[in-house]
Amino acid sequence: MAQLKHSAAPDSGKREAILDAALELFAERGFHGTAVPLVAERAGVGAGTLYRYFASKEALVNELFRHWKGLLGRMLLEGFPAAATPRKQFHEFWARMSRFALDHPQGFAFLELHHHSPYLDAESRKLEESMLLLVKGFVEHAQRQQAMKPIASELLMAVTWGAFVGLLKAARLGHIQLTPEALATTENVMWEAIRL
Amino acid sequence: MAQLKHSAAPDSGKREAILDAALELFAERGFHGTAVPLVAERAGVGAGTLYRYFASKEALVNELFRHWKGLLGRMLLEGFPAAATPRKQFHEFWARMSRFALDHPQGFAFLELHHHSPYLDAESRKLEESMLLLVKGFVEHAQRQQAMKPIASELLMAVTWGAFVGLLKAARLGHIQLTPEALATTENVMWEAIRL
DNA sequence: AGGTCTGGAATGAACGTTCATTCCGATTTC
DNA sequence: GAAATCGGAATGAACGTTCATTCCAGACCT
Repeated sequence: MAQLKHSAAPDSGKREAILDAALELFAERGFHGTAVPLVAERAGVGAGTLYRYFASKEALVNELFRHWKGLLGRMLLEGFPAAATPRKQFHEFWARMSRFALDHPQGFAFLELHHHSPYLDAESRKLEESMLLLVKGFVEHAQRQQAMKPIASELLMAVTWGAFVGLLKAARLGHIQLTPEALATTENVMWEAIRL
Repeated sequence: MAQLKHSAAPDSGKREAILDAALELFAERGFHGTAVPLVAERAGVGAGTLYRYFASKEALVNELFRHWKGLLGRMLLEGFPAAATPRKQFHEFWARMSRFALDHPQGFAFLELHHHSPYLDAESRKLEESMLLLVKGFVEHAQRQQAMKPIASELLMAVTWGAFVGLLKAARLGHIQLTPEALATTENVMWEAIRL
């Protein structure tokens, strides 16, 4: 045992509750559109308590960003079939993105909304940069195998990522339904776009 | 001359200056992130003057939205070759979007950022809806001519629009340069995606 | 064991600041 | 000179943040 800490009741899920509440509100109303006391209220804690866990509103949004960007990164890269054909890799990429967006719609919306915001700090930006570089590696590998169009990889990535985001946005607005068929169809559509 | 309005000191471009300043700031920092007195200062007018031209901050953002959405709509539709082949129509669409985005980068960023925001009023939303319906008409026309993939038109529109937005975002972040070649290349890429 | 003490965790009222908006004397226009 | 506009100080509400206080789970007594 030897537990000699004489603390009253550390945490008990409050930190998580604050992060959850902040995710919902930031994703819905944006950073500046969300008042800190509202986050605290939705998390079921006092306004002051929030500042026991996060140094500032900015620190909160950065921690949230890193949490979700990290999860997305791990979901994309963990066990990614590095040796598969480019077509199979693209399928895997699209499927994993879809899984993330379906499982965590607010996480996805939050990441998209806060992408490159001025209040993100250097570490948050570095995370983003490193993920982009990894994807770029796969794209250029596919190009060397003559499986993807030999145009600037940044162009292919921008168009593909944009298409996926557009899909999710349309779903959020109710213009389409995010069925497995819709996701499979658009996967094929975008493969046709970038394949050689 | 012949100005017969019975006002003592008419405008002199202040209204325009306010709209220009608001466009810059809203596009860069968002609605909630932009303070009204800052808009006034950048416009070179007093804070009170702004309220002589716009009833509120919300009224200002809505007017701005309608102004730019309207211009985009006119640029897309005026003299659009309704009888041309779908491929030619797609080229025209992509070219006109590009022209708008290159000529008015802040207008484009503003529209994208404030797309379906809670502070947009019913009239602003109706403008958006009506433009979507028009594009939908062209897509379904192309599908009936067996020139585009026979999948839900909303899916094709979401993916195409998303790709274009992704392109512009990548350019804004410095990942790519928006050269005529890049725009032509991506036009072809996205046509491959949606063509039958 | 039961009672008391203790110290970090939690709180929400209160603070200084910043916001959107208003007001009014100065200025401009005809 | 009358009328209307203009600008920026003034205003009250709302913001992010702090802090004096309360709370309570264990430590320490007896």
